Amino acid sequence: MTTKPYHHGDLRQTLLLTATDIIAEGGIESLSIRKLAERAEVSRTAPYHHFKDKNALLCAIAEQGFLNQNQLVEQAVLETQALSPQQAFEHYVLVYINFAEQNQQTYDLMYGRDIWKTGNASESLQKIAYNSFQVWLKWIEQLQNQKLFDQQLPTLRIAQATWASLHGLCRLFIDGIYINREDFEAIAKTTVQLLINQHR
Amino acid sequence: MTTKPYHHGDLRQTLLLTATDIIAEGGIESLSIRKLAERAEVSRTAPYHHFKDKNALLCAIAEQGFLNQNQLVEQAVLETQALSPQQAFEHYVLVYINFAEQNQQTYDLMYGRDIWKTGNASESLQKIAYNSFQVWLKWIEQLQNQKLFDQQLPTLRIAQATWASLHGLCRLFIDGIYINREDFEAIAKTTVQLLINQHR
DNA sequence: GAATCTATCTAGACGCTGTCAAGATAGATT
DNA sequence: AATCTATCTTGACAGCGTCTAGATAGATTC
Repeated sequence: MTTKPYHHGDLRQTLLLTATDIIAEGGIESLSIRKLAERAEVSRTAPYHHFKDKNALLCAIAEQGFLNQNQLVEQAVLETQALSPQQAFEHYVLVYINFAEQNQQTYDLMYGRDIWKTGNASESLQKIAYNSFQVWLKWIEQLQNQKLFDQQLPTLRIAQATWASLHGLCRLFIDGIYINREDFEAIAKTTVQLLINQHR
Repeated sequence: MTTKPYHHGDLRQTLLLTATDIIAEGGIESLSIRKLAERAEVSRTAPYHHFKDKNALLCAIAEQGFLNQNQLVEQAVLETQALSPQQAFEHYVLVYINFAEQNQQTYDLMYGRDIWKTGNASESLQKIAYNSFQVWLKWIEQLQNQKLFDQQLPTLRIAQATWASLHGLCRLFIDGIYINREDFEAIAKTTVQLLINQHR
């Protein structure tokens, strides 16, 4: 009796969620508009009424990824209130790499060539990514003031360099170059040890 | 009078060189077997007599990339003979990021998801990549012995962590997240400063 | 020198992809 | 009741990787 209505009702959201599922299952490569439409039980071209093209869809997924990551990371900062700068930094790093590990494909999309290389990032995605880095920058500034990093070095450079290190580690794991989860964490801890100005 | 002969003569090499050109021009995404064949003036399926599939072609290109990089890097080590450990390390890093910048698309291929993620790397490529890391490991060991890195930390972990940092920086540049060449170098130098055990 | 073998190349076809154009549907607005 | 507009569908096109079957010609064998 309840036949499928002509208008889906909330196709945009359905597409976003389904696409995220597909990506989580088989990586970005495995996401095609046609498969996505099929899973959502609409025609091949229906998604184009909600996203300009495939790139716009990818940007929307990445955007949601940034929202999720920001939320996690902000909570991580709160948790470090009682910790020493060293411990706080390490905690943050571990939360970060944990997000990357749990959301490998989304992370790949968020910080990957597909979106950023050829200026494909949507305006809103650019904004949200910029904001995320600003949060990181503030956090590094705070740690620098607590003498965790050399006071002489420009805060911006420290923020860029430390994030690049962190990101590189995540990439090696996600891209399948470092594959062991335990090593991943051990290397992260070593990276922290090397980066912070800790004289033992 | 000189019509094109049925047998090309050295198609494999031609394909490798042409493919490298295409990639350098428009990135990995822009390389298709069909376009490659067209440029080499052979039929669509001719490349399949020299490479099992597209993946095998990509591996062969990456392999050549490793050979080129190894050569550059080995020379860089020789150049550091007279330098202090700090200067030597920085020099090495600058040579490394310079290679990444000059060969962005090849670097992307060499260390990217396309090849490594799903176990696509050919056996010979795996071997050559492994050897490259071993060279890096030896070099780090040497620097650690010269007190550039904490003696307490395992050499392997230091090598992994420092390389991850270096790689992360290159990735951010190649993927289009950091785009300014001067910043790239400045961040690299900051990374070096942070990583080495330098008490000023 | 003739016959055979084998590496190399081509043409055709299949199923996949992103997306454009034209038309159908139905809820919302006038 | 008539019109507008957002949403959805079918058909089509060019491009992709690669499988199959067949053509070519240089090398090897007798």
